[in-house]
Amino acid sequence: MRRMTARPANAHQAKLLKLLRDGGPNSRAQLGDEIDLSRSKLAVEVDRLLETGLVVADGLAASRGGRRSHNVRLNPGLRFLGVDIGATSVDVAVTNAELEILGHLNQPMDVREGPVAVFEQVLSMAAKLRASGLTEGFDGAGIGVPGPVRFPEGVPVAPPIMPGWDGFPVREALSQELGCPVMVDNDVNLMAMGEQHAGVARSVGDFLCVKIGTGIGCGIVAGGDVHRGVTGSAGDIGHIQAVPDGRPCACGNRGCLEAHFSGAALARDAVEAAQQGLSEELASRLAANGTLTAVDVAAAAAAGDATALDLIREGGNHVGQVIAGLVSFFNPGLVVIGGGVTGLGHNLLAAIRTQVYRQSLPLATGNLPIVLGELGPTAGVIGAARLISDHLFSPA
Amino acid sequence: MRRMTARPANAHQAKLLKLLRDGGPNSRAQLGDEIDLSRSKLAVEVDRLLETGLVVADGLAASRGGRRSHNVRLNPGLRFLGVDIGATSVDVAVTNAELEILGHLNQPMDVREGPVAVFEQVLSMAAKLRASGLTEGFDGAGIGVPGPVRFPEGVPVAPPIMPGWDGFPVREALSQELGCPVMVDNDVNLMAMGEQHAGVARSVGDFLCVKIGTGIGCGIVAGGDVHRGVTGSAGDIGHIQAVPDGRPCACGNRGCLEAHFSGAALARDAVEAAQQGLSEELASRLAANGTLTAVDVAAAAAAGDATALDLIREGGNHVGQVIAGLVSFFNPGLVVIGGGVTGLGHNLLAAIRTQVYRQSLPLATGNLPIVLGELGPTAGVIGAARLISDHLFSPA
DNA sequence: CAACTTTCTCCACTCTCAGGACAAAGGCGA
DNA sequence: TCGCCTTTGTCCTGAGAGTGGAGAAAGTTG
Repeated sequence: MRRMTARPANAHQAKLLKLLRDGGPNSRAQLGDEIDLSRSKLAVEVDRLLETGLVVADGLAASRGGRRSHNVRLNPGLRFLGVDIGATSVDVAVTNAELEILGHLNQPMDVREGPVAVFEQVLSMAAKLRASGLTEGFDGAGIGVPGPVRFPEGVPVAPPIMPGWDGFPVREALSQELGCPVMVDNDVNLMAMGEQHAGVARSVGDFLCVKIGTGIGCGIVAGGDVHRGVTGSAGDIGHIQAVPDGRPCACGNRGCLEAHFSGAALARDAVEAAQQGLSEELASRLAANGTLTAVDVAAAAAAGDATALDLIREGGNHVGQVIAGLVSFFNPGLVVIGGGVTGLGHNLLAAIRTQVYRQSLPLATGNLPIVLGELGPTAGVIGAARLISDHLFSPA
Repeated sequence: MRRMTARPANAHQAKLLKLLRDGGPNSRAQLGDEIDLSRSKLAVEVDRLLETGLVVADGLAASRGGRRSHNVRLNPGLRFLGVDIGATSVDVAVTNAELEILGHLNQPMDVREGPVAVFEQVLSMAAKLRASGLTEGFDGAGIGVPGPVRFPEGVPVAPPIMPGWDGFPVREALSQELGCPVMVDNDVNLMAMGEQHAGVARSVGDFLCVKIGTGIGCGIVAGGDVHRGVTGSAGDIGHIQAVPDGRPCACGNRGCLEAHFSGAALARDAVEAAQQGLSEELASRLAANGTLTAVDVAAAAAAGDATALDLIREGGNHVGQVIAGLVSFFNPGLVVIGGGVTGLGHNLLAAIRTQVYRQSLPLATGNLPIVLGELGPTAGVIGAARLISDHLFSPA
């Protein structure tokens, strides 16, 4: 199939495309109810979208008491590629224009191997998805990387955990390889966009999305849009001081949040606890696997291990304290917790909630849900697809 | 003079009004250079603005090598009232449409006396300004209050330091009394808008404006717009924990930033130091006045008093640590320090800078100016005038 | 005073868009 | 099955929005 190259010609068309993408109505009549246009003008714009091929006719809608409406839908052949590069693994997924996942692959990987090696892997995963018959090509791709990005150019800048990527032209390189438009963003921002599109943050305009994995980051959505900051490093909360004169951190300071709680810190603390004989449960798991991860701690806690629970609680307190400050500052309508440690579940959530509800202003917390992300590992790739579709569904 | 009731009829007119307000060009030709319109269309819109009376002809511009252009300007009779209600004093100013201050009054006052008493004072100050011949009435008024505001309705909600104001219909009441449109906002947001309009933050789209007075607050500007949060309490950083298990705070928690550094906390610490005999300078001032304020500490520091310097430094460290976290989180392009304690000047600034530059990410601080506000006590009233003019210079 | 530049006005033309008239298509009760 | 209703889609007219060119008006410069 030849790839789509058309873009909406004006704001009306862009809005129609986004309505269709976001699961709104798909009959011409109901589209008219949601857009501020006369029926005649709407018909003209829909016809033009049909001409471009971005939208196709889709039979007749059920009657609402009179003549049946003609349905339209986004071209079912459109395919977006969503890539979520984490510190230790990579997710690649294919979606249709409604951003539904048609195929999804996950592979372990070390981002420090550098952009060339990682790109090779991403491209081979994309090729595998293509080979499975989902599509012959992509109309656009979104990609998230675990570090700050100069957004307009799609280039990582000074990323602490992926030094080899500094200045690498991710957008340009991937666009060249795939032959389609590409947008690049921080992985945390994409997770936020994913939860906003299809997860717990649907229809929330101001929220924070805290991703706790190997590191800790925070996606900031203000007024419906992602806030990236002037150098693309907004949301980098891993190195906020959580404990004065606390543990030394890789960044050179002491007491950083990330040094006290993150996937890596939790694993380290669990190993220490096991070695000190504080927990038989953890010790036996350590003996069995030679190492421990957040998953082991979660399992131990679920089995009732007090030490594991303490580790989770203590970590949750630290995260919660930092989040409490951010809540006072930003006054969000929702806080989403996601990332690798969501397996810690409600023990973690309870600790975070306790801190936030105790420390932040009542006015800011009065009606503030603090919840786990709904999409798990698919949030990133859905957010990536959303990123590129937002781009392509805007006037050129 | 009859007050203006006209509003711009469309976005073009709104943009023209804002260009004229913000000190842009005022010749028709140069307006054309800054707006995306053909000359013919521009002429039509300018003529319509002339008809409404919002804009008046203003002679001829100097030649740029050919025919001289016709100047226009905002109606010189337009008058905005800017009101900045602080915890312990109130500022009232009259501006023209370009937001230049024509008259300014400041009076001590206790906001806890409640809205009725404060309103009476504000109205009498406004009357005094009117009586001085500056204007016979107002085309609009902006008012800032030291607490969270439900912005669309212009109503304070759950304000900690002004309990009697909760739910008081500030906007409606003032509008009734003055007979003109009124907008209400948090005083810190107005300070940010003031510095954005006429101060150090000109042409900066993302910045933080930290106001340290009786309390501590932070104006957040993201993408050129003030971020107010879902309940209007965004920027309320006074109760972020700065010192674990630190001093008890009025809010019930311990170690809040405000409990460790603010105008009130600094005065309290200075009195303590004087009583403990740590500083002759402070002790003699205490003996002379019976009390101490931030001004005394600033003077003592300027005179070389080590204890006063220590107090400033320690306070600056606390504020700086919190700001460091906010900088990592928000990644602003500028941090402005303002409020009553700006008298502490560069000693305070140095402490804050040290903390921020040491603790925040290099990428976020690399090109980050941290500066004192430029407008001092006029920032609030200018911001208030800006608020109402933004409102009135938008299509109805 | 001629040649050039800049600014302003006027006009013709295109495009957007709303809203009404009307046709097409379906539901529903008698 | 036949009217009568509702809903949907199409066509047409007319009001504005907006562009761009022609040319007049007003200045500068040599």
